[in-house]
Amino acid sequence: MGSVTSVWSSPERPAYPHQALAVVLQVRAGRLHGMLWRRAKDPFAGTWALPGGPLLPEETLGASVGRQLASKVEVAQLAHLEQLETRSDPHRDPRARTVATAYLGLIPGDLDPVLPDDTAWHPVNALPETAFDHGSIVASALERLRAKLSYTNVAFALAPPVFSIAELREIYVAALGYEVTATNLQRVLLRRGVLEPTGEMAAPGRAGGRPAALYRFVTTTLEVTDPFAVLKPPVAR
Amino acid sequence: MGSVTSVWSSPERPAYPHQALAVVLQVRAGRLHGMLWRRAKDPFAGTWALPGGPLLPEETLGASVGRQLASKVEVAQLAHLEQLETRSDPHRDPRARTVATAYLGLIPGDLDPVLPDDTAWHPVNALPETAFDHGSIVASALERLRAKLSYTNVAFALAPPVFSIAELREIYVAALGYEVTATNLQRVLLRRGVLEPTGEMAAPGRAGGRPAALYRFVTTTLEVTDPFAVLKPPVAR
DNA sequence: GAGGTTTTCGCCTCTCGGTCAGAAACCCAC
DNA sequence: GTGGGTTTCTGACCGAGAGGCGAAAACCTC
Repeated sequence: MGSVTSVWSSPERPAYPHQALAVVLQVRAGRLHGMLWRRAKDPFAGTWALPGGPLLPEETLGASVGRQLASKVEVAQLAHLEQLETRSDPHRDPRARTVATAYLGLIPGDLDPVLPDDTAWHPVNALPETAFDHGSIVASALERLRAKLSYTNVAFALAPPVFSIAELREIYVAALGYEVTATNLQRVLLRRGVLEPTGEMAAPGRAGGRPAALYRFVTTTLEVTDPFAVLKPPVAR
Repeated sequence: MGSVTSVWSSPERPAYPHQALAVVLQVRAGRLHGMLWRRAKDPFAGTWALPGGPLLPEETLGASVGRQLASKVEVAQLAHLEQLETRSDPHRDPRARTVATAYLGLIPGDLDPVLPDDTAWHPVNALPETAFDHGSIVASALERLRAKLSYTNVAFALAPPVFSIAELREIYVAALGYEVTATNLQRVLLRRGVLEPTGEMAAPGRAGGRPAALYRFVTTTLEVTDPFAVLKPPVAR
């Protein structure tokens, strides 16, 4: 077993088709949805799969995901894209071995991309039957998103450019799956410097009520906002 | 660009050699070290590279890493192994395209695996010249380790089975790269239920001093101990 | 037994998230 | 325009938890 490496000298090294998959998430009508397309052919005909496809010879995985998604959504609508994990079970595709690298993509709530006929949004807490290992990949994506909502500013990729605290709260609740109070959300995100007031006000709803102040995210690129609760580096004073 | 998928029907789908790499870390003499081997041949002859090798046809990536490492360390010494990320730059290897999936492996500080002649430990803050993109992969590994030290019990994989708080503090300091007080470390890890006293005492050093109480990690599998600082789910009371 | 060393323990402070109640600002109906 | 309903905003209080410090405990050597 020691020098197994030398058995496979460069020319005859085994190779595998590699695909890039994307878990694209969006908050729609107060619920977190994932984008899936319905497989017409076997295997798994009739079940729902993640968008994705083969890695091309001159492409990085990141570029590949972008290209795959181009047929589903306008790529510019993806406010955030990050690599999740790589699945390598030799039998994850019953036809032949493939290796798949999954990405997490987020779309702001104010957009509504036109999807192809076979593609649709599904609430993540009520997914239809999924193909291959795609169900567990979605689960990984959710875990990642939920964790990052707490210690980064990822929410910028789910929120419209400008919003009230109440609207932002809805997004957090939908994505996290549990209640969050507007008071806390506002204070925490403001103190961390994640949010800033635009100075403008939203028009009050038809039922009245005090008009909400509008906010925006200070940055629209991923930033870690809390260097992890415990065992922080000593604060210089 | 829309149906590019169909261009590559199953048989002629492009394929790439895939390799599994490992960033193996250990605290040695109060400093965090990474395991590297010195390349004898071009490209990058004379520079240092991460252990790794080709993914075989019937193997998962996780199994592959284990197999590659078998020639370096005894696999059972790896107390923790997790997937990091997948690198896909078409030109990361100047000879031919390869895709590489990196893993993070941790070895407890009380072990001293016998390494092959071309392989050695290097302090992570003073790495020699590295091959390919391996330098930046090590950087990713460090980032991941440091983050997880704060909100999980990963330290079990760097610590000996039994240790005093002072010893554990050394490990944290080495891995994190900044000072941590023993008082805090003890209190935090005890409250979180990560550590438990063994009831035994360490023999005092040659200079005397109060004998230290010995502790162990409650579990030796990865567990998240702090469900992220902010925006926690409401605590049921 | 005195002095030096190392660990442990208790106390204090400060920050921060969670909660709540009341004030503010708006609508609509009468 | 006045009152009731609705929504948002603000401030105050509370408790948990982390950081820091100093004293006490337990051991050594001389």
